Amino acid sequence: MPELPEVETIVRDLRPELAGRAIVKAQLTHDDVLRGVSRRRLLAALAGARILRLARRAKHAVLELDRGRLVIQPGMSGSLLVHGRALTPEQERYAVLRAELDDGRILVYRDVRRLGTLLLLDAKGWTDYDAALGPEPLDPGLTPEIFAERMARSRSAVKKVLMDQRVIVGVGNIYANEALFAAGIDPSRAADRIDAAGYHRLLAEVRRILQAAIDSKGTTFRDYRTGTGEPGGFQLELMVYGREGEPCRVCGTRLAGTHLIDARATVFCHRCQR
DNA sequence: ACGAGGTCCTGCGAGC
DNA sequence: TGCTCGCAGGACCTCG
Repeated sequence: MPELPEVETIVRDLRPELAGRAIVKAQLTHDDVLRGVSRRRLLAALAGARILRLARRAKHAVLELDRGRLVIQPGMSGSLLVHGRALTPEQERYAVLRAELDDGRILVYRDVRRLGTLLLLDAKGWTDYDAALGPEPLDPGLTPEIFAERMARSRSAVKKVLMDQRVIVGVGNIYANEALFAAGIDPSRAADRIDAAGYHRLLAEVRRILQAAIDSKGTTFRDYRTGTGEPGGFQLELMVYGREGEPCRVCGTRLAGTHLIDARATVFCHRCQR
């Protein structure tokens, strides 16, 4: 579910709640979310750990501890919440990781589908992990020239490349659809056949849309909730995602839909996107 | 290097 | 009403 704006929202909501706290003990209900770490090692590392800060990198929430980093990839249905009171049975059911804090509250990683993953990385592991990810779209240091150069290395459909976290991070299916519409680019166009002006527009639209989505606290279709448990609001501003068959908000043309690109739902306007 | 297709997992809405 | 089917915001893998 969560793309960059959703994870950014969660991190902003929870950062003040977690900074300086310590984890008293932790519980894990399913091992299948773990990557490269055993249940035993994860729980041992969390118990007694001090939380230095909560950060975001790409679509991941990074809990920086005094003994390494817990990287949380929420996948399609993961979310992070701090509970001040006992969990309801429904919350209990989907709480994959539970970390009891030293102020009595409980940090919960909730994941209904459990396609999300948890990694525990030391300094070297984090450096390597971070280096394999592309640049942050909202980083002012990412120029349109660098963006265009990275994108145009591939002959794949531009939408697929835009969602490739090695090329640029944070953009998933919803915001890829929206940004390509706003930039007037056909999502099936080969990435190496888009000119400098096209990539200039695309980067500008990616940034504008991600920022607007952050301002609205993310896009909620079903599972996603902010760090305070509220739905986001950006679904009200979507121009194409989820609107297949409906009229284009710009020109009125019936919006087209396909699953041919990367087997993901793609919605676009034949007239506005070339 | 690329596209196609499958995998992980559960819930929900559509359609019969 | 109750069932099956297809689909869902992500990331990773193999195969040809």
